[in-house]
Amino acid sequence: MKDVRRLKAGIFQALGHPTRLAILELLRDGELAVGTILARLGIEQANASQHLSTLRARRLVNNRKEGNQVFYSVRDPLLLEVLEIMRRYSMAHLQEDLALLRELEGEDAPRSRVARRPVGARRRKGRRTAAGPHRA
Amino acid sequence: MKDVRRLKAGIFQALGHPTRLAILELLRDGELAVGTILARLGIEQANASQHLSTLRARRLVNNRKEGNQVFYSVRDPLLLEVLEIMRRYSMAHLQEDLALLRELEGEDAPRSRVARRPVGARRRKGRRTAAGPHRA
DNA sequence: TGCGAATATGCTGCGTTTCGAATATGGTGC
DNA sequence: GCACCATATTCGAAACGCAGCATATTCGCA
Repeated sequence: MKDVRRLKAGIFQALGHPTRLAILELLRDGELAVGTILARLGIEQANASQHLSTLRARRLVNNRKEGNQVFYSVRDPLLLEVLEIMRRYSMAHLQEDLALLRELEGEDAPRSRVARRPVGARRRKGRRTAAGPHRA
Repeated sequence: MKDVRRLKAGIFQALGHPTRLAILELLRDGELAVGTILARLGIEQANASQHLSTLRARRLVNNRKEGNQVFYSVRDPLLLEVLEIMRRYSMAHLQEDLALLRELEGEDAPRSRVARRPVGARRRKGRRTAAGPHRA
């Protein structure tokens, strides 16, 4: 019961990265060699390999080795269906949700994954200075 | 284009936690007050509130305040459909995937989230001290 | 056998997630 | 106003995720 939920969570988590979604979208129409994926996404080789590894670990994709290269493919079309529903979902909410993106990320920060706050400057709200604990 | 993918990834990420999945499953049949969710899941109040906050941030749920309490509900039935397909997916692969769970988690790691390394002992950084031995 | 191409893996440095505990906030009833 | 529920937010520490870099491994080929 609980394990099943963890399983699903693991799958969703694997789907929870733009690059991995991009990879799966590429694979929607059939298998592709890693090299092709690299070229189409324009990302670092090691990086892609790592994401592929994640997808493999959750068994979302199959991989077949042919000579020098490795071909990946989506393991179960049901997964594509999940993506399809999600596509519809995000379509339905595009407007508000794009605004949401800015809100979540642009709040006060740049878009990349760099420091969105002065690094080291935690925003302390100096409380607990004198008041005693009242719940213990 | 790219942003849309990040949006979807964000949603999937929000779905990528057992507790949050459990919450959404509870909400499948209608809205519930936080207190009810707490009781049914048997988790810490703060913890639940945090997860609810995540779901709210991604706009996966609606919340309505009534007097003292707050009622949450799933925002779009399409999301439930996603969950439904995923349920079918995991059903289809239950056997192998449960084995996978052990493989991923039981590998060598403790299940709890307590110190798996001596606290303070950062993984050594002096890399390749001498003649990096190759994996053997 | 040695070389180069295609992929995978290990490591490190961030930033982020998660949890429990403490605390804050809003609403109700007295 | 004050005590008191129900819920949210903040903090601190451990674990995790991700990117880039360096290195391994495997295969094909001269």
